[in-house]
Amino acid sequence: MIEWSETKIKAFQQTLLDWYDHNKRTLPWRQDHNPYHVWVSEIMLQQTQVQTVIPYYLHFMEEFPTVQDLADAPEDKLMKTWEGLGYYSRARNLQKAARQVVTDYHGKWPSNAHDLQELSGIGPYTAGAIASIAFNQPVAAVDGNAFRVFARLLEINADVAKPQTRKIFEKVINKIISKDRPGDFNQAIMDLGASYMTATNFDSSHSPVRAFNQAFLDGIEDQYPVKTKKKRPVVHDYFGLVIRSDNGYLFQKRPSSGILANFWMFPLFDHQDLTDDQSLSKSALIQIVEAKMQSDYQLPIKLSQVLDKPVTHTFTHQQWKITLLEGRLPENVDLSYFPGKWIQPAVFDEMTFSKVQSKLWSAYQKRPSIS
DNA sequence: CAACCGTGGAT
DNA sequence: TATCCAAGGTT
Repeated sequence: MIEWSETKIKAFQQTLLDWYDHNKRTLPWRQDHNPYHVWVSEIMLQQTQVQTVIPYYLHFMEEFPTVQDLADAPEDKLMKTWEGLGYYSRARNLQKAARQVVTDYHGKWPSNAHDLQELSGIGPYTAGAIASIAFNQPVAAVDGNAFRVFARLLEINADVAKPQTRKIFEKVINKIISKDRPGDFNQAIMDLGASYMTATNFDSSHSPVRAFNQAFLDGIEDQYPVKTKKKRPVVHDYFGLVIRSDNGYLFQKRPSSGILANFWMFPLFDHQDLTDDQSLSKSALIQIVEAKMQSDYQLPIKLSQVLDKPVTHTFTHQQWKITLLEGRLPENVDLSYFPGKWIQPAVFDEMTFSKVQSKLWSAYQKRPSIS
């Protein structure tokens, strides 16, 4: 890692902020410095691209214009507003924090990074972002952009995938950040990271800070940031049950913790949970599911495969391959042993579905007709 | 600390 | 298709 003199730091600040003043992106959450606006946008932007967030942000502000509106919101309306954005605990933490602000802080936001981190869903990055943008506090906001930009500028060799590395970057950036315009400085770094200093296809030769980019000057920019690779997602094979009656389709509520917590979905059966025997044929596996529906839930069901190929969906750490099975039950069947309910397709639009459930429904509707 | 938590876009 | 990346936080 190289170090900058006080003179060089001043020159960098000037160059960066001059560029930002003339080239900053026009974004809905940049119209003012209202902490509620800054906060909601920062939560939505966690691990999510700007162009994805924009329509969600605009809709969210129509539904919940103030922190009080968010605190008072019914959960189903909140989740419906978040539908499709992913990482759904962000939405639940958002409302938790809104209630913290309204009750614990009587509507007056904490204005420094330390206190902001006490709110649900606000970690070191988001605390720094809100403190600097909304409250003009001179603190670093170390996100993926800051890692990438400063790793290249200063040839920082620490592995950005390791949690402890954040401290190194915070220390460096807190020295370089503009004390007069910390919010603009942090946002300028992000705009830089989203334009000339992207992860791939970067264009450093035209960057406004190319003269400060040591890795570029040394021709080794592709070596930064240093980051160890992630593990591959674990594959899960499931049967997805599309069970119909005159009361609608059978849905099951997912557990209150873990992936897609509390979402309603078609019932899923993990092949691994059915048997350890890898040699069983698919028809034998289907018979096991039928037997399980009978013994565990008192539901007499005959199932048959709907599509040749499974519906696949990849999360960050899991890949699901779901083979769809369909069946029918009489409307007066006793559902009291099954942890689920009938839902009519007419109300699907009012529910919050995960992407994978939407895929299952879509694939099922496109099934070959039985003529 | 390492593992977990969604989705869409780019390559 | 597989992999990585995108304004990270929680456990």
